[in-house]
Amino acid sequence: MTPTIKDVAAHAGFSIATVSRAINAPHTVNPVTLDKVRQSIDALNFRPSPLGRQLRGERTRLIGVILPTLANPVFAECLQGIDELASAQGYRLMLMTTQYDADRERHAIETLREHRVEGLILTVADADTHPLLDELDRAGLLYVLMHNDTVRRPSVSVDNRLAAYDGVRMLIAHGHRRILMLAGTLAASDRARQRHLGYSQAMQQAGLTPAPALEVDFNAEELSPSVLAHLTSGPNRPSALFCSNDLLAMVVMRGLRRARLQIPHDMSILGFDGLAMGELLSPALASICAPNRAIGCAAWQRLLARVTGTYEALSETSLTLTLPHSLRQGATIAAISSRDDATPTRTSMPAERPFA
Amino acid sequence: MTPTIKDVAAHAGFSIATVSRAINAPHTVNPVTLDKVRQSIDALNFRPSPLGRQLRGERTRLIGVILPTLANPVFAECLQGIDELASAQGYRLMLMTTQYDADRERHAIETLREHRVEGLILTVADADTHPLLDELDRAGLLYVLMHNDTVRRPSVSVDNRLAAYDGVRMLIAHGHRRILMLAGTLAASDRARQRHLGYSQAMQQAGLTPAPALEVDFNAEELSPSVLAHLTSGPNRPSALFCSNDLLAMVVMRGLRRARLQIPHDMSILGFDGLAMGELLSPALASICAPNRAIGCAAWQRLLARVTGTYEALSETSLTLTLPHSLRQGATIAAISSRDDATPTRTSMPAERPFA
DNA sequence: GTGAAAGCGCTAACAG
DNA sequence: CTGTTAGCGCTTTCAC
Repeated sequence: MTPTIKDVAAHAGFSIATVSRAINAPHTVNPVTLDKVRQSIDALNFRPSPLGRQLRGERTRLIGVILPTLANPVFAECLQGIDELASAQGYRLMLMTTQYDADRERHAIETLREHRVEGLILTVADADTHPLLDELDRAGLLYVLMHNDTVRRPSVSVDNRLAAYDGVRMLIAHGHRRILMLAGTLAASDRARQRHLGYSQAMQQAGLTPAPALEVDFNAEELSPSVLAHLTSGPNRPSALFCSNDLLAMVVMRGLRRARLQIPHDMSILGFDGLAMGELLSPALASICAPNRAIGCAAWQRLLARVTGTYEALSETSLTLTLPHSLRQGATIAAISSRDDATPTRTSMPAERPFA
Repeated sequence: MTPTIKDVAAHAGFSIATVSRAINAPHTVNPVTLDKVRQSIDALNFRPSPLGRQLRGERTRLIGVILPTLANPVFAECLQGIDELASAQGYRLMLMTTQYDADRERHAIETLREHRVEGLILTVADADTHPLLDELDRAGLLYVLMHNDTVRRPSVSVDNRLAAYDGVRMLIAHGHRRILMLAGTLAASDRARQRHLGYSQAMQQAGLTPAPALEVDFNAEELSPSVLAHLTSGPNRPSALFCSNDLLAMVVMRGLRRARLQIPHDMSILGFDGLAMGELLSPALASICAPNRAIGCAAWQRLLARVTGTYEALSETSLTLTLPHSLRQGATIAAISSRDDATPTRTSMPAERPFA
């Protein structure tokens, strides 16, 4: 069906070796021959199969990418970054998603190893304690983590602790004192922990008492009554929420709105991720931004450096690369009056805050 | 480095043939031998390389996926659908994105063919006139299109014309008469054409005059002054916008808001795609929903049927599969008073419409 | 029940 | 400059 190098050789009247050379080292073959071979290649529409090459022990130029999900644009954005560089540099990506499921993670890694990927770019729930990563280390398969917050393994991410710290300090600067952190049900991730740590530090430094992260079911249509109660009732109800990611923030915003709370008047919201989408919301979502695409790009570059051995040049740099985060202002955060006892109201709409 | 079948054979004290059989046809080998071989496999952590298998003319179990971009969740959702089924059925995906660029499309197809993918799932700008697809037909490489609206080629999509028709009729039923369709700058896609056709038909049927689609630059930070003028000034300014996709709708909403228009009071908005994200907006985006994940799943199933030859059983069914669309109500659409000359106002905020 | 050997598409010595 | 040949990891006859 698909023509092989043999077909080309026959068609051109030369040996397969000459055809191979014509492809891989054109300067070593007689121009006339070269021309004939090329014509045959065109005529048959021949494309050398990477299989043969790979089998010869050549590099597969295949990189595996393992992501929790594509439903969260954070990962889609990373993937875009990777894909951009990879395809420009002649590598192919093999993609698998895991939904944070350990079995699927294992399966993905095995599958990709079978395919002899030269390296792996991945995001896992918890990098420090992940047994599969130890296995990779043992097996000598190169990998770079994205977003995982660990110093023990090669990774690219923002400083989650510091980023959360900065964000929560900003909330405090806006006069908020009762600030609660919300996390998804998969709160056990390394970055969620770091974010909570940053939150706690910012609170403590301001003389405030941090609370444990409140877990919220991401996928539920509505906020659960118990969560809603936490957020809306009692004298200690929070005036601001720090959500461990933007998708969560959006779900929470919807829930609060359905409960007739107004944002930011009744509740300020700060997200984490900096999804482009958030800017399109109304009010626009304030968020701690990670440069997702850049994280993908950087992960790619680091992996490639290691794969091609250029890594030595980098080897003095640390295992982990920390990219700068930024705070995105947004109308979901309001300054709070010093009079701290304001209760939820729905009598008047706040003026919509214009964009800076 | 990675152990081969030879290593296993040596370790187990049998020939590679026996090892191969132990893996692929366990019942044909002596139980005792089988056991030894398996122990060696475990000991060496051997995984058969798909390369060897593929080279032997076996199926590669590799499917290529070509998508315009992952920045639009529509495609990420499709990909999720594909990935789900594919990985469950032991296939791998090789992903390439094109940004709708013809060169990149060509490159992607070539690359994937080189890798001997068994089939292709893809979305292109315009399927009817796409020369590369003709090439695929000639080459006998199986493929299924997603979202492309054509009867000439294997595809899975909604009925874009009918969907747009339904949506615009809904706007008309809400009392709108000056309805404009907005399209991205890549308006030349087959589905954009079908959507405009549906829009036109709905308009005409109601005795209204359809206008050409207004092109809007998706990526610009702000709506261009000329576009804004179209939307906001003059006695014939539209009261409702039908946006050819949700992302565009969101960008337009932001632009209108910055121009101090209130949605839906000053302008109703209807999107297309049914992005989950849209429901989290405020007001929630009304949209014509395509079952993106299901489209991905269906495309996978059709491709697999063709690849495995099961296709014959399906061959009586048509080339194209049309999945049902649905209308998602949302607060971005307001009923319009019969008094049709209302001008934009910013004196009072509309009461926020509660969720249904 | 097991082994020897051929061959898949290709590259890389090594000859000529 | 070109051809011959071996071998990459594996499956699959065909003998034994």
